[in-house]
Amino acid sequence: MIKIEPPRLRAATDVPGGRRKQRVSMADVARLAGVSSQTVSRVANGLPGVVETTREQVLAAMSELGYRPNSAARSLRYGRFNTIGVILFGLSSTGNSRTVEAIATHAAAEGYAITLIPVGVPTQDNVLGAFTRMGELAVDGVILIIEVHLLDAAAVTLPPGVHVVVVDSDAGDRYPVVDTDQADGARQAVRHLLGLGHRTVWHLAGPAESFSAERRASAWRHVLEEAGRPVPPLERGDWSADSGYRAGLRLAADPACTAVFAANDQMALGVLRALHERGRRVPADVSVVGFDDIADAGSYLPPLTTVHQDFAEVGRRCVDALLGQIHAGPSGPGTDLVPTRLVVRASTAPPGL
Amino acid sequence: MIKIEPPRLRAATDVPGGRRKQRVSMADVARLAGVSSQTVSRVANGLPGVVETTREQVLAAMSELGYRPNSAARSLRYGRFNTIGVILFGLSSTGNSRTVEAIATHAAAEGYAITLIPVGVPTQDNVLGAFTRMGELAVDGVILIIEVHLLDAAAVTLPPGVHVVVVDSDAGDRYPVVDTDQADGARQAVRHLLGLGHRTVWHLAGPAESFSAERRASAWRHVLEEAGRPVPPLERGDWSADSGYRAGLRLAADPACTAVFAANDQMALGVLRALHERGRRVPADVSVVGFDDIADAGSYLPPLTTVHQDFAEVGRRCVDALLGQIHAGPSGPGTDLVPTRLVVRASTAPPGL
DNA sequence: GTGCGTCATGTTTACGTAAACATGACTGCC
DNA sequence: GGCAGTCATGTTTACGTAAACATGACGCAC
Repeated sequence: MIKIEPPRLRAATDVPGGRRKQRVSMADVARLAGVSSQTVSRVANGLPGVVETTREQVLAAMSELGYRPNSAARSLRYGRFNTIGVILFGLSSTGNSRTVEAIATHAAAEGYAITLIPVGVPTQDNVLGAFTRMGELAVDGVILIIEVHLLDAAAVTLPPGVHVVVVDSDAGDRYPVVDTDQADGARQAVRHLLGLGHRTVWHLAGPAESFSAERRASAWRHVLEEAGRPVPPLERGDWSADSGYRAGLRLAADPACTAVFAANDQMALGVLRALHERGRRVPADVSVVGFDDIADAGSYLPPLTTVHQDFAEVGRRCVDALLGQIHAGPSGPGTDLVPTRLVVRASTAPPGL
Repeated sequence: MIKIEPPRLRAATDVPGGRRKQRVSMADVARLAGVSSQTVSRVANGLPGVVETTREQVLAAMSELGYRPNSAARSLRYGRFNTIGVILFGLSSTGNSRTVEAIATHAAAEGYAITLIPVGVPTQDNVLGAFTRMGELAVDGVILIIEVHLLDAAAVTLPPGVHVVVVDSDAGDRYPVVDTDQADGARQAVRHLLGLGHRTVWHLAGPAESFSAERRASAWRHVLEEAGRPVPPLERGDWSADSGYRAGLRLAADPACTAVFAANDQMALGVLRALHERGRRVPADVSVVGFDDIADAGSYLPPLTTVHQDFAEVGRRCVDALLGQIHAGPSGPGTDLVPTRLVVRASTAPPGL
């Protein structure tokens, strides 16, 4: 590592020949165009007060040197990064990845980039680590797609002054929350099955740590109680088709079970498989409803009746809410629910058909 | 917008009371701790040359003020952002989202954040726009999960000096490419079916614009030709289960068709449904193989024989390759293939079983 | 006891940008 | 023809950080 020449004296003129300069700055463009860097700045930002001929010279110099603005310097100057951080556990679930996609798309339309901060295994340490990292990250605000109670458990508070929107959580009393209307979706599913004439509905819930799983389960229970129907024992899965299959085998063994509401489509898929293997026909013997309406749900055997979630809308509202905070100042807590819609396909029918 | 006090004179002492200062800087911490900001910097970076008592004072001041380093200033200083950009079309495909997740996780482990740059509809304009945006973005390198020929069509070149790794493309002659070994996966699938005794194998390909679809299709054709088998007409879908269903209906109508290799699992799902509806049993009448081995594939009816892709490994290698470039300088083009593995489940069997 | 090295800490400067202010040329009006 | 006003352009400065260099106190060896 030899350093002979005094730094920065002939740097710009050096560029073409010797070791190339890392990056082209406004000063380089200014030098080539024979103007001041401030004029370059004006051209770069489309500000008025630059005569046409000068502007053209500057533009020519820019493209000759391949000038690109340095966003770090910009951010430093403006105190904003034009970036949104998204903290999440993983993209493996359809819901998460579709929400993130919507967030990214909508944020891009608003001139914001998004930075992904994955928390591998949802341990307290990892959540803590993600938050620490996030604190140092170049973001103007954060969208949390994460179970907030883990946040509580980790006794972490968000750094003060960080704008936050939470997805899929019960933190509506502390943060702005955007979520699918889990309860209403579940109600629609259960009422649909009861409306078909089923005496009651079994429920295959997601993991107890999941807020949305709990919300769906409690709505299910509530509808049954309200209708004066017996509440069958709760089955639990982990969102995976495999866990749905295992639960499905148990449900298939109970001849009284004629209607199943699975907390997501993948578990419903597993249930369909288990019922099929046990010789119970869907929907003739057992009706099955899912939740999410993932792209494949219409191709299951039989095509699945399920609750449609508008992930794109959730993502859009998250971004809007966060940008609102960033531009107009912090907003209070509250929950913004995106409606769901039951999509009836071929996996449900009156009992004993 | 009233501005009375001269900026920056009493700013630090003002903080607790009046309009709060945007952000705590090293200077603020230094003031409170009664040291220079350089000493704060040393403490923040764990550098030696700070006596224990001083260090403690600084740390105390940091936590009292809630100091967080400003990454924009850091980036400006170092000329690096510790961020990787990922340009992609969407997260809707399982492959993309799993690859991105792996990239994010692995990058985080290496101290890098990732910034998502979605290109909505893959038009030339949009690709161009994404590249422009990316050029201004605070990233040290870019991973392209995108069909590179679109890049060519848009006549875009990556800004010089931007480090790049491409996924799923034939650009191995120009860029470093990391990809699943598409061809070998397809070969395994077709040979498995031939090995079971099928006379030939039908193929349901992905869209012609997709490089991996083309690669799988050409491997399929090659294996058949090599084995001297007839090459049935190619069916095409768009990766969706629906398109698989439509193609499946056509295939079901041909009694000669006893073995289908679908270019992904979702289309295979559609094929299964079509065959089922047309009364053709799987695998007794028709064998079906997919590609990807998505989480649900084992729960299809019947559980799907498919080619397993190691998305996590692809993501990991992308990050490694990119960080290698960033730290050790540009590396030449070339293709790094991640092996695939056939997972045999219940959707394949000898013909006429 | 003089001198030099060591070490904690402070001061200066540069990173790239853009707001704020300064300058100087030209225009138009009386 | 002189003066104010307008407008293009240049100069200074600050954003927060950290490398490079500077300072000054102390200790130890001769």
